[in-house]
Amino acid sequence: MLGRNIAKPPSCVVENQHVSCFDILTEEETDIIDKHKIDIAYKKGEIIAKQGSFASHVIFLKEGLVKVFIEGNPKDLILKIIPSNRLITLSSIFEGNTTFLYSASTYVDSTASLIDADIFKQIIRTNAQFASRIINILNENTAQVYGRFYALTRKQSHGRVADILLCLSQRIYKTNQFVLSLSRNDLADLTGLSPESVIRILKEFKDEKLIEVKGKSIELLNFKSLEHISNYG
Amino acid sequence: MLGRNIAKPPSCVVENQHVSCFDILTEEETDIIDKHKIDIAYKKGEIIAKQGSFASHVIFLKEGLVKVFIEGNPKDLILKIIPSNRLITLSSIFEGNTTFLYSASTYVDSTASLIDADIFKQIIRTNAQFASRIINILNENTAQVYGRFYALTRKQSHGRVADILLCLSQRIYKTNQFVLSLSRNDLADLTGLSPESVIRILKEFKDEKLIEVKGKSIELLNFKSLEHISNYG
DNA sequence: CGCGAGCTTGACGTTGTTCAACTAGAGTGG
DNA sequence: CCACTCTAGTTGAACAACGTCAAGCTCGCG
Repeated sequence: MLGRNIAKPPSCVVENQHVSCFDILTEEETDIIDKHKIDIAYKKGEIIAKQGSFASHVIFLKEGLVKVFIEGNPKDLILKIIPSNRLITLSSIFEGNTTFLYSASTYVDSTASLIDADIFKQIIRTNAQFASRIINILNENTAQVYGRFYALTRKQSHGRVADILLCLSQRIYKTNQFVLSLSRNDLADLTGLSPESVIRILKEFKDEKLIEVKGKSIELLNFKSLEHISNYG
Repeated sequence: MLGRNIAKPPSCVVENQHVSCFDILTEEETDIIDKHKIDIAYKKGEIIAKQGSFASHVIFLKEGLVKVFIEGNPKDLILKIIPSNRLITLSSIFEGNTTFLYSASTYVDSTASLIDADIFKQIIRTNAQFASRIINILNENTAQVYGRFYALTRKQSHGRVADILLCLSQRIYKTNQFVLSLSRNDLADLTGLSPESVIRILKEFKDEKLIEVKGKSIELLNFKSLEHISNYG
């Protein structure tokens, strides 16, 4: 702590989106979007957007839980987790780009609306209020990914695991005690660690009475310590 | 290479921006911006935007070379390098956010225009074409940072050093042989490694005749091999 | 009761950091 | 012109953090 006192970027995998965008469309624009969208139901584990394929749609997740990730050799990188009522693939929609920058797949059964990308772009080009909202959403998203970027490159394993536990508790399940719908492998992907390392760290936290673990059930016992580990671990 | 054949995200620290935005403003809007901007000259190493401080301006880098980085304990994380004629701090400008998400400082003497953020936002809210351009710029930026995110979390040290060498050569100096204006320490920051590791890897590359190093002068001798290392190292 | 996927544990190896020492070159003052 | 110093660069050895591998465990489910 040698004189440095910087506000840490938030390092959660789920952003806390404040801005909506569709509610300011005109009736006409809403109609156009409705005419050019399809609702699809996805099963758990299905791919809803494939990195490298034609970025033909903006995807609005109506219900479910989705991970957005970069596919690579040999391991993927999870950029973020998306809960209900959020837009996905927004940032693949720009001039000169034709393909999805990343993949998205479902953690649980989900439903999504696929909105034609050209129609979406058209509305952006004519409705400045809408475009402004989109910019806000993009920037909130950017802020969140930057925080995660920092966490995965600069924090050590304990800090990252603490991050995820706090994030799951606060942003997804919204309670101290929850039954995890993710596997240990998913946790490993989220923290950028091996499954074994995640398990070992969970065990350490358990031994230190910071959390209680029983299979898929996790309870956070000591927020203060976890936050400290998240900040300085 | 077990059946996986995914297009790798580009992993350069400098984006290849295709879109400009100011040229589509009306005369009136251009006047307003001109009235609410200040040009400032910065010396090498100076901070032009400070993480956590009030995000009062959008910064346009007229001339120079700037790094954009997240400050943290104990080490910073360089998000990107910005050459001339680019906007900085765009993504700090959104509703509900009042402070810069990151810092920016100059590698060399630079000049920049500080544009009032409220005026900038105002124009976004009224000129959809302009807003659309901004969205494009933001998304190009996002694509670039994602590539870097992948590189720093998933590639090993040799791959990352090869990345930086290729990037410097292709995007900044635009020649095989150049005199580096960055220190070994800067290279370490860019690759997320310790200075010692960077030096060791440069030496290995030199021993393998992939590059020639003489102090600050670097020459790339074998692009193919470097690209291979970048992709699979 | 038995099977299998996910989970857990321990031993071991690799990668990259840390620390300390040493070197080279640039600026400074006698 | 020569110490002196200061910083960046370089090297080697010890160390820590994580990953890998292999084996064993657990629990739901047929």
